[in-house]
Amino acid sequence: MNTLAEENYLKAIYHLTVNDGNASTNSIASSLNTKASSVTDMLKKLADKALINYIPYQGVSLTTSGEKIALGIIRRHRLWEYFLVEKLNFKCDEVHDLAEEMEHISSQQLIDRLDEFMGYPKHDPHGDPIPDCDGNFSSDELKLVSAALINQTGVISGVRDHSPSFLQYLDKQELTIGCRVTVTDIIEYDHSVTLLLNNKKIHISREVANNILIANE
Amino acid sequence: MNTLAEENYLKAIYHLTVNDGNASTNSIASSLNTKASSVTDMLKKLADKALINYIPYQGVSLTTSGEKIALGIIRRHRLWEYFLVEKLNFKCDEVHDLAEEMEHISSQQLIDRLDEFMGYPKHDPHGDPIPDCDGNFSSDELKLVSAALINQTGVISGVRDHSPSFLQYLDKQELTIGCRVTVTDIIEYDHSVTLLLNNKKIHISREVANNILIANE
DNA sequence: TGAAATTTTTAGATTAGTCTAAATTATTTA
DNA sequence: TAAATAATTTAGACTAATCTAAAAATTTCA
Repeated sequence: MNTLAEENYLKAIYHLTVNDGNASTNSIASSLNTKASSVTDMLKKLADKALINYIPYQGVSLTTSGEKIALGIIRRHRLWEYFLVEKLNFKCDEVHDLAEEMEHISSQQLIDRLDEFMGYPKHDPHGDPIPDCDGNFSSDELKLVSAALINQTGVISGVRDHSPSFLQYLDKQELTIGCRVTVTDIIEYDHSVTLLLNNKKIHISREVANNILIANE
Repeated sequence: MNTLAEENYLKAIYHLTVNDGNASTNSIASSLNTKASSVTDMLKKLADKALINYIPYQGVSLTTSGEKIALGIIRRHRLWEYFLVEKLNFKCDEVHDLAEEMEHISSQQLIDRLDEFMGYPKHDPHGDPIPDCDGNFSSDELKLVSAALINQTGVISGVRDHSPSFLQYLDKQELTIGCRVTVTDIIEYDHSVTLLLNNKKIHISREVANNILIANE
């Protein structure tokens, strides 16, 4: 097994590579709030374990096995986020740090059962995709409600605005993660949207529609 | 906050004190699979933090604040065990090591919400009591089904036998944790017991009745 | 293209937690 | 009650992960 520090480095390298196209010593240091010299030390260790490709002064990339581990950590992080929001009623802007701790519990069986318990969600509450146990992402992208057409149906899967006021509003409207909604009308004048939710009609503004992510069923 | 190692020492000291009446350097070492000299080092550190009362060569006891921390860890451990068995369908003999990892996630909010999510269980799947958020144990003791009288009702709260064969048997009979059962008959000849469970009658042997723990409602 | 600026690595130190081996204190028992 | 035995502590060393300061490599661009 890998230490907590090693896991955090692998995850940071993964995210930097995906988001910025490459991971440098300095960028890793700043994303982990540490010093470049510490990063160099750790890179050597990860290279020794064949988890990264590392040539001094030339930057790093994950090997296949390093990426596999990173995807496992991301899977755990996002499943716990989903659990915290969906089952324990946390707001989605409250769960990141907690999931950061929980992601390091490494039992495969635990994670697979948690996944099953929650019905195999495909996206975390922020709308980010949850890799399956082989590290593959679902191919279905999330879509903003504001981009849906009339009569389209989807499952609320995430939000783009994580402000307390927005989340409280959604709560009050019972627009919670996992709900199935159908777009019944789009008002041309102000681009506001009417939704069918549990056989009730709900009217939301363009701004709200622009911050709710839905998945195709 | 305390480190993982510190938490494990506090928990070990708590258990040794409760079970054996006192915690010695050697007993702590053997319960944590470490060496006596390591224990001495840690005892000094815990004493500096005022978590234990420690006089060299004289043994240790927890201070009030040390005990509070230990009870918090035990609360987390037992709540996670309950979660794993009750929600994720683990067998109760599979959950100890996993809970040992999970107990170190220290968010108070997480634990309180988990407690609420599960309906404030009073005992873990082994029948051990779960301290509340102030560190107090419920006063109601668990009782063996074999010790119940006719017409008594209780909630299945734990088992004494953790063998796979026993747990599989219980599963098949749908005698799972959280179920409400009523003793409808006790056969004098072989001390076997008839239970009412979800409006169905179930007949179990004396041996089985002697390994199921129930709580008064 | 070559000096200046930036990035990265090395050297050497620190802390937490652990270890072995030796020394010290407590306990047992002859 | 004084060895002998057992328990505990100290001394000194190791590893993982980090740090600061200095050195080396790479990039930038005048």
